[in-house]
This record gives sequence, C-alpha cells and structure tokens, in this order.
Amino acid sequence: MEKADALKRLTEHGIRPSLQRLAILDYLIKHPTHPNVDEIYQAMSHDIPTLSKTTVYNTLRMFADNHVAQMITIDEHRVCYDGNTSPHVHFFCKKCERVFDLFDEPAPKIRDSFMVDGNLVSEAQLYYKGVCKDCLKKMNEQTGPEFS
Amino acid sequence: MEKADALKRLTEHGIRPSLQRLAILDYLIKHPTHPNVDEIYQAMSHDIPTLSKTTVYNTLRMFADNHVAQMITIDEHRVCYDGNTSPHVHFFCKKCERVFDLFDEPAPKIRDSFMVDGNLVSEAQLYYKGVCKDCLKKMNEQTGPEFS
DNA sequence: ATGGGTGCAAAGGATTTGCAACATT
DNA sequence: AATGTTGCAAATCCTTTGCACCCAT
Repeated sequence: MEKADALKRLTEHGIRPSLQRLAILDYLIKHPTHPNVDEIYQAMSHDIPTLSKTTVYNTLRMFADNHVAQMITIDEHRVCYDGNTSPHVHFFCKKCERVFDLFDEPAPKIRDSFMVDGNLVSEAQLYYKGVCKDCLKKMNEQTGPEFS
Repeated sequence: MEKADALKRLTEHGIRPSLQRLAILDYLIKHPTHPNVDEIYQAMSHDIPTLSKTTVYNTLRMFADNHVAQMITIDEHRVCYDGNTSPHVHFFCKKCERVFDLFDEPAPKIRDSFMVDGNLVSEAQLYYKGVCKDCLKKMNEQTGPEFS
C-alpha cells in the first residue's frame, strides 16, 4: 500500500506520477499538519537528497491549481488591510489579484469569543476565490463568450 | 469633517492620534480597496514625504491587533498546504502559529462554481483565529486559570 | 527628562526566475 | 527527437530588526 493513495489521486487528476510528485503528495496525505514549503522540503530531503526546493514550490502550486491539495493562505505575512471591521466575505480574483468585498453574502459573525474543541476562537474570516466580473468580461471579449 | 471618522475611531480604541496614524486610517477608510503596505505607503508619501514604510508596517499591525482595521491574509504568498481537499474549517493559533483542522465546524461546501454579483466563485475557505488548546493550557499554568 | 512614536539602513527570509541537465515517450 | 520535469544559482521582493532621533507630556 506504499503511496497507493497518492498515486491514485495523481492519475485521477491527469498528472504524471513522477518520483518527486508522488513523494510530495504522499507526505502531504500522511502528515495533515499543514506544512509549508520548507517543512516539506526539510522532511523529504532525507529520502530524496537531490530534491530541490524549487521543485517543491512548483509541485505544490500545481497541486493546488489542480485541486490535488489545498493552499491555505492564513499566514500573516504578505497581507492587505481593510478599514471596514464589520464582518463580510472577501473575494480574491486569481486573474487580476484584486480583493473585493461581498457584503450580500452571509459572513461569519463573531460578537464574543467562543470555544471550539478547547480552542479559543476570536476571529473568523470567509474567503471566496475565483475570477472577477471584469476579468470574465475581458476573457469573453478575447475568446468568445464562455460564461454568462 | 476632515479625518473625523478616523480620529473618532482611534480615540475610541484608546490609540493616540498621531499625524501618521490618523492619515493611514483615514486613507484606509476612504479607500476600501484592500491595499497592502506598499500601496498605502506609495499613496501617502505624496502628502507625507517623510513617511517611512516601517511606520506603515507597524501602524497597520497595531490597527489589526486593536481591531481598528482587519488584516486580510488571502494573498497566495507565504502559504501552507493541506492534502485534505474536503471542505473543513482551519484554525490558526496566534501564539504557536500552528494551523489545525476543525472538522466538526460547518464549512462552506462548493460542488460547482457559482456566480456572485457577476463574479465566478470556484473556491471558499473559512478561517478561525485565536489561541489553541495547548497554548491556553500553558497560559493558565503560568498566570492562573483565566479560561475554562 | 522620560516614554512613546517615527524613520533610516541593514539584515533576514521566502519566493520567483532563467537556464541547463535529465528523463520519458 | 521532442516534450515534460527537475535542480541549481541568482535575483527579487517583502518584512523585520536595531538603533537613533524627535516629539509630547
């Protein structure tokens, strides 16, 4: 059963199961600790001494693009700010990389802190990601209408 | 009414309204475009030529800590990854900076893409932030029980 | 004069890029 | 051979840090 799940997932998504890709996905599946690039690289360089961090970067990005893994952008580096402190949903456009407010979508509201599984939760944020109105329009103008 | 809202908000939160703080918050309120540090710095350096980017960094971080502004961590830099692609809530501990899964919390489920205000949404992520079980325990051991 | 606030310059890290080498079909 | 994949090194960019200066109380 060595790396069987990883292999299956790659082939199901039409991705060639190279040694590195298989190993990275296998690591991800067996270590649900939300590792970042460096942690994965460090952990795997024992088994694959020739592994390059660039490959880890590229592979993980590709995994996320193909929904083989989730990219978690919760880290408090490289952030932007919002003067509006009322709860609302944020939408990130993958094309133009702008962030929009979606006031009409139901957003998580936190009045007071609450406990979940013994953890103290004091903030919540809901993020949507996709392609914004403007970019959709541009795409339609170039390639003919694909979305309505 | 020049910067009246910004002034009010700072004083309400017990923050001294220095020239820079007032200007930064005023900019944030009047530009709900989710700017990052550099955008704010660039935009403001016209009016305040002596402004330092360090001050912008420090001020915004303090604003977020004091809930004067929201910090949005939707940017796809400095990320971590999750091999589990099923929808679940992520919890970020501000103390130990670890990310946990919360499988029992209601998470946004997206089967197919959907439209919101003309934007095409293909992903959704819900983040909780706070202090985790372990860190709460450590805090209690040091300072006496404050949370149950 | 003392603490808080600001700004400069340097350091520290993470990510990206370009290109060459390698593998696979 | 041609395409896809990997790895190295350099470059780039963002963020943090240390320290000195300035302002207000």
